Amino acid sequence: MAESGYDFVSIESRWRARWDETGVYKSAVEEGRPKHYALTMLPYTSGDLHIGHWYAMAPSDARARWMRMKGYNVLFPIGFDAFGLPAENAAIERGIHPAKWTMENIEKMRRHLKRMGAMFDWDREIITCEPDYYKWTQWLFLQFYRHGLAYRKKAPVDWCPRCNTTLAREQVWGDDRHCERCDTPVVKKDLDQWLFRITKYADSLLNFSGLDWPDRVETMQTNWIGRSEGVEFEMTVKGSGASFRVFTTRADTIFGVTFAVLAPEHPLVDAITTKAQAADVASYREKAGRQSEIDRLSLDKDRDGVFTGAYAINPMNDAEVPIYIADYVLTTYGTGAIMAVPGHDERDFGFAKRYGLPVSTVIAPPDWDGRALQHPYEGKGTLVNSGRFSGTPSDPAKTAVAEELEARGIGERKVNYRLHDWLISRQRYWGCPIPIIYCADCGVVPVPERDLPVTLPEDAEFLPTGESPLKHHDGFLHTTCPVCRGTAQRETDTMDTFMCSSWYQYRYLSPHFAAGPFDPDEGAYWLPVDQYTGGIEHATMHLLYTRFFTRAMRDMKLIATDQAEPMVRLFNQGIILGEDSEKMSKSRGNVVNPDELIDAHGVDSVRTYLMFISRWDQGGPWNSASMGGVPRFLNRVWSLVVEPAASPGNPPGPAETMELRRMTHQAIKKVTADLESFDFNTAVAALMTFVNRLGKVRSAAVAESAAWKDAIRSLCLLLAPFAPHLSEELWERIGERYSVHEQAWPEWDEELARPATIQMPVQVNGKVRARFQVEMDAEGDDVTRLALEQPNVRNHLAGKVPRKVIVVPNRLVNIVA
RNA sequence: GCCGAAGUGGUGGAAUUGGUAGACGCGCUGGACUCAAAAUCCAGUGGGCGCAAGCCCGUGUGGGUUCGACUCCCACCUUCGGCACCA
Repeated sequence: MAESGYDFVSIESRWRARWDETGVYKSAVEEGRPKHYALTMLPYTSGDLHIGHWYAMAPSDARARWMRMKGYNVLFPIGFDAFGLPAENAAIERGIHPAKWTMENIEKMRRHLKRMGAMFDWDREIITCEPDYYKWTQWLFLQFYRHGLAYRKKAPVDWCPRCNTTLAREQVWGDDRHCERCDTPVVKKDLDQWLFRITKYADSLLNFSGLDWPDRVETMQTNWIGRSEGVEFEMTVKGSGASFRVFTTRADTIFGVTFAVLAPEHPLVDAITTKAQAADVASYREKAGRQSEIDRLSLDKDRDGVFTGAYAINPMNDAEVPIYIADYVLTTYGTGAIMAVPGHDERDFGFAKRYGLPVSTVIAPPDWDGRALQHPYEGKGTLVNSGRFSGTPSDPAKTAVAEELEARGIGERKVNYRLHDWLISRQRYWGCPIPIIYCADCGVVPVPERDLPVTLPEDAEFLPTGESPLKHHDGFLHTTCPVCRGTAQRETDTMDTFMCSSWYQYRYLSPHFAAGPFDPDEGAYWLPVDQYTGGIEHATMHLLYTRFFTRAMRDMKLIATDQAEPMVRLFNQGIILGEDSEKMSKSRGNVVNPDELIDAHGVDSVRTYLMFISRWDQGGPWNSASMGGVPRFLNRVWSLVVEPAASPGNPPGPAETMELRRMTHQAIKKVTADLESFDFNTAVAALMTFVNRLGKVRSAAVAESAAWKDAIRSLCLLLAPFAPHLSEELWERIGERYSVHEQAWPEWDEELARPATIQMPVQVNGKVRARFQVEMDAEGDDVTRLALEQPNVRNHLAGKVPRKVIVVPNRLVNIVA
């Protein structure tokens, strides 16, 4: 508790209660009034709301408030991402039901969030684990299924042995391929899984037009999708009818093929391996198969492989080349087989050197002397040693080779993606059940929409066995087939929680709407999201999934056809680190608790300090020691507005009045510009400057003047987005009508904001040697004359005639001697 | 290895995008108030030299372009993110 200053405890609680009573933050459709849908990523219900949540939400709230004062009808909703493994694991550890654990956490978090004094419209709150919400997640699953966007497949999947569940490719991180949530290295497993056909939208997702998103996110998504254009063609195996297809982006190097490589798991391997090589091949395959399950870190980077004994024929020159298997060729990309061109590919080169395979140069580097290359040349160039294509540059050669392969019917141009379909099955309890029934006679049967939601049974044993706990719950598992009425079983896996958060922005529009995922009338008004804010960590997960969802929903006519993108503008805030500059975590013990800070300094101080620390997108370490400046500032605001001036003073003259107006309009201008560009830190600095300047000129007489009153009025308005409670209190105390948050944002007058004079620096040869006071927009000749008159300038010129005088109006003078 | 971001006082960070480097804070020093402390207020605070006027140095390092560079170009160093046998 601060020793002096305003009583933030009572002020803050009083106004929060008043806002609640009067419903100032309820948002409703108002035809004809411009809307602004501001969205902050919904928090996961981990239980504690640490300072990182405040860091994400308080500035988002400040900006939403500002947009509202600018005249927009603002929707700023909040909810909870409530399904997921952490709830289940925590519940297992503590022996509480995940639902109970989650709802208790929500209770806590809601209380904290309300304390923040944000303008969330709590009437629109959503909780993704409530049947009222997940009914529509299931409904959307069914729509995806109907439109061929959801399908089931037995496939090797990434599996987290600790979480005992599958992971989507996006959830496997790092060199050692570890689980996004628990850091355990993942292993492969063969399972029947549900997937979403996100790859259908790969090209569409590469199109970011109409989006105002950070380049960084667009780049990350582009790389994640990993589009590459090339040619896929057939290579036949010598002496057998067999053939395999390879994909290459460098068809121009096809004459340089000296061997071919199949992935160890390639289906053709057994058929083509010769007896002599069979043992080697088998042991290599065994080793490669094991490799995905052993620690990937111990993988040596040297490429190794085994000869199959078979030869493939290069269709362009009929050359016979040996076929190897090697684990540097992946089954999961392209065709699982490659043509190897060691002269022009680093990896193939390394492999060729290791096994003494020939290397030939077929692309001439720009200054090639015709001798054998010591290193593979991966750039473009002119084809050599390439028969009828010799002399052709790379690009046309690619086309020509592709055309020839196409004409002969053994190949075609193809586009490959790094992006895989999104695996959504999870063998866990605490998730949204997949609404599918398996019938021995009818096969895969979607649950009829009228039977939704398929609810989670409350009495399941949710121990992580590696199988879905729902599989062992008879009441859930056994059902009747909706088609033939025979006995049938339910799908027992639940959905990846990213499903729930892929469409939540739509449910906010009408969280209780019963006839669909959202009320189309609300959608027509509010959509799309105008401003989204959240962390960068979701760049290739949530942010990609929700773009996919929106495209699919548009194509399924669930949202307006002109909306390909869910969120027009995105801003990624940085991460707030612990006092030790490390990521905040309970185990490190460096988590900053907002409660203590609020008790000591008040909500408004904590909010404002978070915005003042640094640029919002930069984040940075928390520093309690420097926090005091902000409460001091707010106390100064308080005394400036509320407490009587110490000195009687004189009424302001015309110059002082001008000065008051100038500082007011300069503050409005700066704060406005900074809020527009999310520069909260410099906006707060500008408010501090304003307050400091007002403090300097204040006296009892000055405080009676109209210019002063305007200044104070503007100050309250400018402060409102940052310190909503204090500004509301001050607004009332200066006799204005409730609520400050419903007022129009002040406007500035460019003329009034302009300084009358400036301190003009004079440089001699680029070094500042003098400064003089001059009126704004003074004539260049006058400025030059004054500059040359400065004593220190004369000293430095030492009688020399300036060669050149550069006058930058209202900036500086540089004299070149 | 590839892609991206960033390196500024004791410290968090500013700098109108090529025009006074260090705004605004924190801390520190001195002063006022006080019996004293806390709080508050006032003044100072990049480094060095100087009584002063002023001079020199200074935005990771080294070059360059320019009247003028934290800002642009080239090379390098460091840190942090993302991707990584993608054919």
